[in-house]
Order: sequence, then structure tokens, then C-alpha cells
Amino acid sequence: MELRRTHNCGELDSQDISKTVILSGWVDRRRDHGGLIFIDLRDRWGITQIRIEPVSKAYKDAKRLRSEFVVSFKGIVVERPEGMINKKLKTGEIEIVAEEIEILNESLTPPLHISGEVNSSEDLRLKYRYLDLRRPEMQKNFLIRHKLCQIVRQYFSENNFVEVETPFLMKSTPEGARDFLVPSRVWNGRFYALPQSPQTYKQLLMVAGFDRYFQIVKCFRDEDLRADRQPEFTQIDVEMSFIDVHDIIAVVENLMVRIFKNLLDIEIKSPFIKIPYSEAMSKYGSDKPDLRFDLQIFNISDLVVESDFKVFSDTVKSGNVVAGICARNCAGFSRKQIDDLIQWVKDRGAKGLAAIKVKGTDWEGSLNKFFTENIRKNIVRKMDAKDGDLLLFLADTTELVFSILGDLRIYLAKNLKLISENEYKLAWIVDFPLFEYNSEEKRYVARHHPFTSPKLADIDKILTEPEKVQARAYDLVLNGMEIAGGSIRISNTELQQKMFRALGIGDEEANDKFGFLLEALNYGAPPHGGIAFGLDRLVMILAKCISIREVIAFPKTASAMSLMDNAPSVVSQVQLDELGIKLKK
RNA sequence: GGGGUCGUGGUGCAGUUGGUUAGCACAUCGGCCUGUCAAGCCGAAGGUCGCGGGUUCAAGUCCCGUCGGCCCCGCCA
Repeated sequence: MELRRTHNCGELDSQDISKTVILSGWVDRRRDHGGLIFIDLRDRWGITQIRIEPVSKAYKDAKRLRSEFVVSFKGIVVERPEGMINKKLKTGEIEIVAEEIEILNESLTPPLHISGEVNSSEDLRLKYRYLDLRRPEMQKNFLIRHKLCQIVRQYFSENNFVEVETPFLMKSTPEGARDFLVPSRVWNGRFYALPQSPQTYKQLLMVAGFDRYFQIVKCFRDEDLRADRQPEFTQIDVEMSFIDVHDIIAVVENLMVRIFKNLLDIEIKSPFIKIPYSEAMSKYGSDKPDLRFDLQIFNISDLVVESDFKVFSDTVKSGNVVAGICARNCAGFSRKQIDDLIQWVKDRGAKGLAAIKVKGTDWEGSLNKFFTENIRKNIVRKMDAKDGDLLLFLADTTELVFSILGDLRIYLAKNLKLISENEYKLAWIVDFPLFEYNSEEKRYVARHHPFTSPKLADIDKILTEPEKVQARAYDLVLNGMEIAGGSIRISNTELQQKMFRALGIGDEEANDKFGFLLEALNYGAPPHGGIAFGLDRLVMILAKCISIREVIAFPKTASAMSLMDNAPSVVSQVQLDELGIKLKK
């Protein structure tokens, strides 16, 4: 390399005119006029136009340049002639008149377009990830990610948190997601597990007296993937001692305020609203409601129990519910639009959907006659329906009605374009149930995790009425996505043992799997609690991406493959023998 | 595990009720061209229509299977 760069491709402007500079980068585009050649040279910082004239020493080599060749130019910064300024480029007022060129490397014709918009299928982007990551759009995402990490580290350090690394090779534990297992060579037949989260370690760090811990850390869960889920992902993990719920909330809210200010220049208001879990479910049909639009769910069971519409009255009498949402100004929906909605809810398991167009005090359509004026009035009043609105009702089990209406709310909001791009609605979801019943395993499982403390008033009900016990847990929801979740932990051995018993984990098993934690709690564990953020999801929202893969450098496909290096792959017999593993045929 | 959707030159797409030699744009190669910035003009090369099987006189198109991408359900303390 003979030409050492003096500037990057995004920094020169009219201030630098007549300077001799050296730029290095990739050929973004070439415009060869036969005589004059223009090269758009690209690096991480931007694009600068290079002009190569036929008289230039660089001309002969410049003629060979193609897309993505790596090249350095030495030349003079000149003002562009009148009318030739490119306002789309930060460096568009100037160009470099090339004097010398050094081609550092050539490139095959790239299999995907680097300049301009995404124009390639995702499997190709993943196979040639190093080229995909060369795209400015992708680099922008990773700059946001980097800045977020910087803000997080600075924030927690300022607030006396200590970043401590915890092991990736740990003990496999029951409960929660499926573990990724790592076979042990030294101990044939035994396995490490990759952490689903550093949960137990951070609690032990509290017992150790670190008081305030955080870590930006990889976590691993061997479950099926989604647009917002990868088998390995990054958490911002936090734990604090001698605190209560409101302390964690305050620490997190201040962090969020700083993140939005520094990254998006948006002032968000703290404190964030708190919504009890039960209210979130009944109003929004979700424990992570998107609050950027209204479309609330209303339970009208009590209003229709005596109506002549059998579908509704019978549903309520049999202990199920009738509930609906009011779609503003949608009475104009066509027969087809309504049929599509009906099909949409049926696909999700509903028996049907009652759609009613509000016309003054009357309802358009055949359902009108089943309801007295009084019932209609009450429903309209409860749902705050206006002339021209469309009411959509579901009658079924509580669980089905609210979950489908919750999905329908989002579906309608998207179709009706009720969601504005630059709005950010944060909310805490609180008062979660501690347990939920798992019908497959026929036992109660921890909704959050088995170390979550119950509300003190509910401790007596743990073994007798587990479904009524509330947790000292909290989720942070941003625009309909869970971005953080945490709890106050159990710091007392007896309570922890009681918790395991409630989960159907026998004393022996509890000791075998979590004995180290139970033992630690006996040696002066301080009251403690914490929270963990999904860093990838947060970056995804901040970068306005639809998929988590856009903010992970080398992600897996939906079937958990890495298309670039073809992982997972078969391994040699020697490797298997060392690990004492025999593959099933 | 289940459902939906997609797979056609290097890339992105079109291809009708099955019917001549599978078409377009970009990229590539060659020619012309000194102010372009998605440069332009002329020309050329480039295809096992994901893979396997079937129906048919005839399959990119219909059927079955399979592989892969994406989305969703289950799953994700």
C-alpha cells in the first residue's frame, strides 16, 4: 500500500478546496464517458466523487475499475463547476481530480447490489453477509447499536454499576426455554448448557455484595425463530441490591430518557404509565399492548346477556364473554372487507364476527332487530361509538375473545394506518400473575422465572391458590414490543423452596438443580432484583427495522442455519469419539 | 410439529386457459462518447425455470414428493 489515506470519503467540503488528499475505499459507481471518468468512492463515512481526466497518470488504471474494487486516489480537492453540485451527497460541493491511483484489490461482480436500495433476496444477503454489511443502510444500524452500547455502559458506570462477565458454559437447568447443550470432553456423558440468561449468576453477585451489576451479554435459547427472535441474542442485564420495584423502574426510565435523547433526539416523558396485567389483557388483549393507537376492547357481556340475539346471550349465560372494538369511521367498509375480517378471525379460531355499522341510534343490518333501543344505547355509550363507526364483536371463551381482539386491534391499526412512524409509547406492565397453568405438563409454571418474588401479601396463597398470587414483576413495553422484563427476586431460602414446591419441583430435584443458589441464599443474601433488556429488539425499534436480523451482524435463518458458513455442520468421528458421543441412525 | 407464501440468466422481476426459439431491466463483455452523479447510445454473451417423480402429443405453467428463503401458530421461565 503506497498511498496512505489522509481523509475519509464523507468529510471533505468546500473548506478543503485545493488541498492534496488521499482517499481509499470501494468503487460505488463508475461513470465512464470515454474521455472523462467519474468514480463514486465509498467508505464507512460516505461517498466522494473522483474525476479522472484522460491526461491523468491515473487514467489507464482507472479505466479498469469496476464495482467494489478497492482503490486509493491521490488528488486535489476542487470546487464543482456551476450547476454540477450534487445536493444528495454530503461531499457534493467538491470532487477530487485524480493524480495518482493505486488499485489495492479487485472484486468479482458482486452477487448483490451494494449501492442504492436493498434489491436482493434475503438468502443471498445472508450468504454474502460481508457484502450486505457493506451497504450504508446496514452500517447505519450497527452504528446505532454501537452508540446504544456506549450509552448503556456510560449510564450504568455513572450510577455505580459494575460490569461483570458471567460464564457461557454453565449448568443445564429445568424450567424455561430449551437449553443449547455443550458436551464435555473431560467428563464424557456430561453437558454444559449455554445460558438462557445469566439469571442465577447475577443473583449470586448480589449475594457477593457487588450491590449493582450490569452486563451486555449474549443469551442462548434453543427455540423456534421469529422475525424478532434469534437463538442467540443480546441482553442488557441489570441487578441491584437493597431496592424495591420503584428503584428499578427509576433507573430504567432514566436510561430510556437518555437513550431516546442521545440517539433520536426525542424527549420522552418519565414516569411512564403503569398498566396492571389484567387491565392490559382486558383493554388490549395483550400483555404488551401497542399504545400508539386506541381501538380499545370493551366487554359488553353484561349488556347483551338479556338480548334476543341468542349467539350473544347464550355465550354469556354459559360463562363466556362477548366483547368488541369500535373501528372509527369504518361503517363504509364493503361487504368484501367485512367478509375478509370474518375470515381473518375464523383463521384464528373464532366462530364468527358480528359487524355492526352505527347509523345514529340505529344499527345498519339484520342484527338491529335483536337488540332493544336501550341495549343499543348502552353499548354505544360504553364503547363511545359515533355515527359512521363500525362495531366488531366476538363471542367465545374469555381467552379466545381477548387474544383475537388483541390481534385484530393491531391488524386494523395497520390497515387503517393509525400508527405513526415517529411515535414511541412506553409503558410498564405490572401486577403479573406469578404462575400460569401449563395444561401439557399439568402443573403450574413460573410466568417470569422461578426466582421471582411473590407479592408479600400473597405468600400464603402460593401452595393453596397459586392462580391468585401476583408477582413483584414488571415488563417494559415499547410500541407493542416487550423490550425489558424483570422482578424482585426471592432472597430467602424457605420461600425459594416453597416456590419450587409450588412448581412441582421436589426438594431433591431443587437441590440437585439449584442447590448452589438455595445454599447461597442462606449466607446473607440481600434483598435484590433486576431487569433485562432485549438489546437487539431495542436497536431494531430505534433503527426502524422490521426484522431483528437487520441489527445482528451474522444472524441465523428461520430454520436456525447460518447460510454464510453453513453452521450447524457435521463433525468428524474423531471429535465425536473424544466427546463420547454416538449418533443415532 | 402445523399453516401460509415464494423459488425463472450474475441480480431483481414478467411469463395468460399447458402450445413456436422462455421475455424485460440492471449488472457483465465489446464499440462510440470530456460534466456525469441510477450517465447515455449501439451491439454481444449469458437459462438443467430449486431438486426428484408423475399426468400429457406437449409442463416454467397441472399433480405428488422433497429442499431452501420469508411470515405466522405451537414453542420462547
